[in-house]
Amino acid sequence: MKIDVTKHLTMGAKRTLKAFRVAMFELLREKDFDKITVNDICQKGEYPRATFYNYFDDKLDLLKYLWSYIAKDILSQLPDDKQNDANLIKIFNLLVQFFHENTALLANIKQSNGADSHLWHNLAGYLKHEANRIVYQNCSIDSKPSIPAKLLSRFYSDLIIGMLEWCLFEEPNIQLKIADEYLLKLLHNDL
Amino acid sequence: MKIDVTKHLTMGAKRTLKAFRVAMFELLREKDFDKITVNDICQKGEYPRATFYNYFDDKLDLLKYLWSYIAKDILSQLPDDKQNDANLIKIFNLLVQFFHENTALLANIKQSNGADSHLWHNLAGYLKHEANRIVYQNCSIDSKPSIPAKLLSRFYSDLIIGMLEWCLFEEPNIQLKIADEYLLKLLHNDL
DNA sequence: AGATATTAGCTTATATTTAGACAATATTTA
DNA sequence: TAAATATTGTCTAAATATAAGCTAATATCT
Repeated sequence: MKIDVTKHLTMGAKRTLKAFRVAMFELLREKDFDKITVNDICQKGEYPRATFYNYFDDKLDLLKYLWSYIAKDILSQLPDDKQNDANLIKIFNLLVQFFHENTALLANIKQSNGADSHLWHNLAGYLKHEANRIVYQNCSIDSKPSIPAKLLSRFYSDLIIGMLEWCLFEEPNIQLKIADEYLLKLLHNDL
Repeated sequence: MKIDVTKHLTMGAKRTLKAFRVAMFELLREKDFDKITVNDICQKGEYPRATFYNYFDDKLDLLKYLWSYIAKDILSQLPDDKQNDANLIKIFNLLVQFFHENTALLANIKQSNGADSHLWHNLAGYLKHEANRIVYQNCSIDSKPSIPAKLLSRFYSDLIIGMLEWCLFEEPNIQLKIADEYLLKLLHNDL
């Protein structure tokens, strides 16, 4: 990334980022990441190439930005009240819902999974990072001294993303209710 | 208008015009034209006020641009083959269809009609102009020497817009098939 | 294999957009 | 009605976008 998206951005910069984000998101429904060219992105986003390179090093750079944005965006729907099991389930369900709503994207990601599975692992990394951040924020409130909070939140987010991966790739037709039950059992070591 | 939209426009200019056009179009579904502020437009379009004034004198200026764009856009769906009655009907039907698909806009226009009816007359003017342009283009091909082509095309476009106005304001529940029949009768002086 | 076309990055001078402040009106509220 | 608030339209220097065009790498075709 050629700019720092955490700093204050002008309206124009936000607009431009959004346009490229949306363009990439739409293109990922339509074709393989490898088949997407910078020209495709610019055409879809209605920006010239020069502008693309003002913001991103290359299309992979944009992809990473998109993943991190999506991760934040999905989980921003969480109420930021105190931590409990219900919230972990909520995080899991938000993630499941996202892929349920974006089946074309998921299909594309799955397909690319054959080669080196870089699309999924890339995205999953950002999802896990964001989930971890949110779990940790809430975790630290009701800090249980028996386990370091960082370790605990990492355990939780790993569990959530693992569960997500299993649902999406191994049991795509599983009922969400059942999945929630499994997740709760794993959380409570109730096997 | 501060710029000439008939000249070549940069990608950015096209993007900006589109954003303001869409913003105004959406706002006209939501509230009265008189209640729409430049700030509303800028917020919806995600552009700063300064940019708005780079393009338009004021919101009425934008409205006129929107009407002319819509008029062109609706009628651009016409096949540009030779003129006949079917094409006149087609023009009429495209216009009816547009308002059928944009009932909120129409309701808003109708409501403003109480005061000084400036919204409808403004829009109708642009629709008539564009219809006339298209009819004339095709008219001149099978030129009938008994009547000047310009007069004839003006007669046709006046008839179409008059018919449209009657359908929208006087008989909003009329069947399109019936309206088409009326139009044909008027065309053929078959009364 | 060799010809042709597309793409990736990058550069630069020019054009456009931007935030924020401003005074002048208009509108709302008390 | 008077004061508070919102809106308009303009202005600037700084930030950004832009077209055009370049080379090298890669893909596609014959």
